[in-house]
Amino acid sequence: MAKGLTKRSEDYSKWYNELVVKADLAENAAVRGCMVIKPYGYAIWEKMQAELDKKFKETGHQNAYFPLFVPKSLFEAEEKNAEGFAKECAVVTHYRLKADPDNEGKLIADPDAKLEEELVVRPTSEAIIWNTYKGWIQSYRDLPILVNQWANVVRWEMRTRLFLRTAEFLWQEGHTAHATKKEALAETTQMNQIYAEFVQNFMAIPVVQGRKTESERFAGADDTFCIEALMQDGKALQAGTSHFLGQNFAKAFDVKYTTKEGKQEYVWATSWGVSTRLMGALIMTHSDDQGLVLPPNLAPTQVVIVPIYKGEEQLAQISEVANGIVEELRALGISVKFDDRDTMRPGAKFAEYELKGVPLRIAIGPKDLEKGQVELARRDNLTKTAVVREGIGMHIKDLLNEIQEALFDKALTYRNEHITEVNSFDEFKEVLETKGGFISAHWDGAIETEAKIKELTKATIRCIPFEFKEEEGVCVYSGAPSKTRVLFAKAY
RNA sequence: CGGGGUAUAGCGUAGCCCGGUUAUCGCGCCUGCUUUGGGAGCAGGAGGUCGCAGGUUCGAAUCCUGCUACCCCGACCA
Repeated sequence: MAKGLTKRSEDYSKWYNELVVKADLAENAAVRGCMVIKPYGYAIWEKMQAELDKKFKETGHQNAYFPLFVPKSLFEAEEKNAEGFAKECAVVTHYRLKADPDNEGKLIADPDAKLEEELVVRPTSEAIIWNTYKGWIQSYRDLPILVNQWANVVRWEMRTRLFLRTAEFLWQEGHTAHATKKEALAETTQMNQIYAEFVQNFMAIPVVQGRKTESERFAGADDTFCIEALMQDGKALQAGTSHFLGQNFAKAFDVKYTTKEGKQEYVWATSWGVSTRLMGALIMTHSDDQGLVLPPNLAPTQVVIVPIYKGEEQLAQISEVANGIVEELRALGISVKFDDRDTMRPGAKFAEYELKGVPLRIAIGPKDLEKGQVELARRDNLTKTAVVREGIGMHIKDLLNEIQEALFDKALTYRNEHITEVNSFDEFKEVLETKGGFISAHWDGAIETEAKIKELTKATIRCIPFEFKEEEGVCVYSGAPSKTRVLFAKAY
């Protein structure tokens, strides 16, 4: 396991800083726990955005944008949602600053510019969006509304953790409105499925799809589906959620439509989101002691070419070969960079690209020129092989696919090895302490039992998996009868 | 908000207990030469409100008081 990646956030920041992001903390508490996403990190986020956006469009969704500020009265409307998020809301109270009469050169919020109604900085956008949807929906002909928004949100957690729980983060949130419960449920399932496919196929992170228990459910939802991933340290990470909101928001904001039969009905809703937290998952799933390991599908640069040379003449010869390869790869849709900087030695470049997780490295030196070959080094398993120059494009294309699969397989093997079935509470605690990972155990379905187990072990029910075998059993804690196993884990 | 800790150059640090030359070392940075198949070597150089404000003292990075910020653990967290 990568040292420092999964132990303490003190160590995390060292990695993150070097790799993709700097948590540029300001001198005051106001921006505590915010992060700066550096260009390299942002390039990864853009790739994720592009792929997700494509999937959303393919399934009929459109992008839109809603305000950052939510008037408090709107925020209050859906009680459970408001209650769930109330403790972590940043609130705007003034709209103007003025010079501090008691403190030269300083500013204070102008007491004469106090807002009549406070504005909540969105921790999520259901409230303001449903307030808007009210004006968009009158008839069944207006439905469904399938909208997604790429945005930032703010959640003022007492304790932040870089990438996994920053005060401000980027995400997408889909908000859909439907005529029927069945249709809304289908949408909830579909989006969870899209997340699972994206995270597995694109990010090479295996996930378990399932349903949250009542206590872990989204505030204001009737049902929450999720994808749960397992990090290299044996802790679980919620990687995405899709909520069936029932008619809760429609009722809170009085959003009704007229049916074909002329009856008034409340609208059914879903919402779903994934965030920059996925970048944390990426790092914590694949990285090793050498640094980041990026799946080829996500790598901003898939291939880097490093020349090894003495003198300008040699560099010219190598450049000719390298540029040929660059052209060949680009024609195949592979992103490639020829790094001919003369300010760094080859070894330093090797280390740098390993740190950045570039999936494939090509080294070309005088020896290679003689033999008509190049050296290929894989980031995922750090192996090096000599391959002939001729036809290298297709070879690399195949190799990138192979790396993508290898990363997923490796993570999947690890994940599967860390799902442990237990049948007693002693065993439960033992596995949790010594091995970690997911624990598959019978649960009696009671909130109290779940809370007690959390209190005693810090493990929570990550999800009730969609795929399970019918199995009679007894609850690992209470001994009450149970029909299915659920997944417990310590989580981020 | 409770418990613990930290604050010295861009980064990481020594010095603090027991006050006393020009604040230590490494990385990084700049210049020059030599180098280049796994993080180059040598030489020279730049860079500091020692977190902030007071106090004690002939003298404070060092002792005292207050403040601020950050980190860790906990509480909190779809």
